[in-house]
Amino acid sequence: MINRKCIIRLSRYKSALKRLKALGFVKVFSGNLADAAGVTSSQVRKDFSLFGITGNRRGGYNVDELIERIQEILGKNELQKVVLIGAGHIGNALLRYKGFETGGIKIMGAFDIDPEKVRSDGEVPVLPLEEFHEFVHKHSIRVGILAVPDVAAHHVSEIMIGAGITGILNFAPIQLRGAEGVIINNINLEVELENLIYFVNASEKTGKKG
Amino acid sequence: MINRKCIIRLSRYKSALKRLKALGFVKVFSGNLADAAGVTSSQVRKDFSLFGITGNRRGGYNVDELIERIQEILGKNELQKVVLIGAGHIGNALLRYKGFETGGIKIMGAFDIDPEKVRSDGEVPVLPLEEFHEFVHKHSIRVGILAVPDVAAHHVSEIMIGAGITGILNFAPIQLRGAEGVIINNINLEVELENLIYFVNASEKTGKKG
DNA sequence: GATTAAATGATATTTTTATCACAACAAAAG
DNA sequence: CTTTTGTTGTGATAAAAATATCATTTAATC
Repeated sequence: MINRKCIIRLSRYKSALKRLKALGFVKVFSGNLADAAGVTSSQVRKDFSLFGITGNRRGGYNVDELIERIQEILGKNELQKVVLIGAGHIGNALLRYKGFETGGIKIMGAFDIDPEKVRSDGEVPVLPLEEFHEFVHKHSIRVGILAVPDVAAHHVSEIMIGAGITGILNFAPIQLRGAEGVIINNINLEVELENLIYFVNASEKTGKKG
Repeated sequence: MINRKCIIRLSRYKSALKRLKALGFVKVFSGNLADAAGVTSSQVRKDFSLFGITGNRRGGYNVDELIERIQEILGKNELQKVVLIGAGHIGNALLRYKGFETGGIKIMGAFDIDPEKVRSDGEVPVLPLEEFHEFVHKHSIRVGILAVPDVAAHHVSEIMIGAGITGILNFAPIQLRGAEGVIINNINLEVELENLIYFVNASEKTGKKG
């Protein structure tokens, strides 16, 4: 019942709530959240009921409580430690991305096979790949970001899984197959752009939004 | 009937086909493609039927023809020109990302509001934001990548739409609302990681894959 | 050339996901 | 204290998506 799309909506509700809070909202109704997140109010309430989130009949939901509750569900009330393999362009961009830290996610260390990329002077150390296994165990890390070239991706994913990683966010443009008990979330930039281009071309032909 | 998920699968079939071609395959069956793309054979044939792609009964599909046909559908037989706003860390990583060019997508120019980021010595020029409108018109560009900080995202999206962009790939961590006739594809890195973390935590508790 | 085997393509079925509709309830008003 | 108003929470309903089924057709074999 609780699936990926549902959790993604939960994340969106959270963002929307933070914006509403910044605007001074103290309580919200399902309709407000629905508008802010681009769904229906029924959807919001249904999602909440799945997670046992309850509000006050006629009184809506308390913004602070709701944010707290969603963060709790998303596991964001404690710092989520992750690790990164591949300190190339995308890897480096992710290392410097500020959005993670404000969201309670901390990249503890980065790893690369290229000795030239290794450095410990930055905010996050870039270490040689040999130290990966030990590092992951020492910090009890379960989630890793994979940002290596496609040819290395499969091999590196096996290293990650071998070290005890059970969730991989994969930026390499190949579809990694999830081993038993390992969750893989593939982000394929080319596919995303291709997709967009298709619908833009399609709407140019038909003159309407696809 | 033809929706986002369907086009994404089409992209995946294309990647799979290219791999199969590299392995020497001349023809494939729906089952082969299904395995390679991680779906069922029925799904493959269903998708194909939506686009009028036909094969040979008992003979499967010719790999070259199939790739050609899919590329045609995805509009990839001609170079797809795109533009980028925001030459920060993520923007720069995208500029240097090789996967686009091999896939028939070319970032024609990048734009930034910060004069220090402007440079025309690279492979792709980074230009001041003032030149955006003219550039987009000159090159008849319809698709843009948005990689600016969240506070600027909405404003920049309006600049893009004002210049005639009808498809935006948004990396800013806010949910941009699609104006009439404008298609927006949001990639929210934090949401993706959050999602992964949720399912990893959930599977640790229950001991099974979420 | 007839027969057999195997994959397609169309249709039917199942499963999943989202929406609707309304009873239950709490706050506000009278 | 009673009535009205308006929102939640959820079971029922509808829509959409994925999967299974199977007749049809075609390549390969004999």
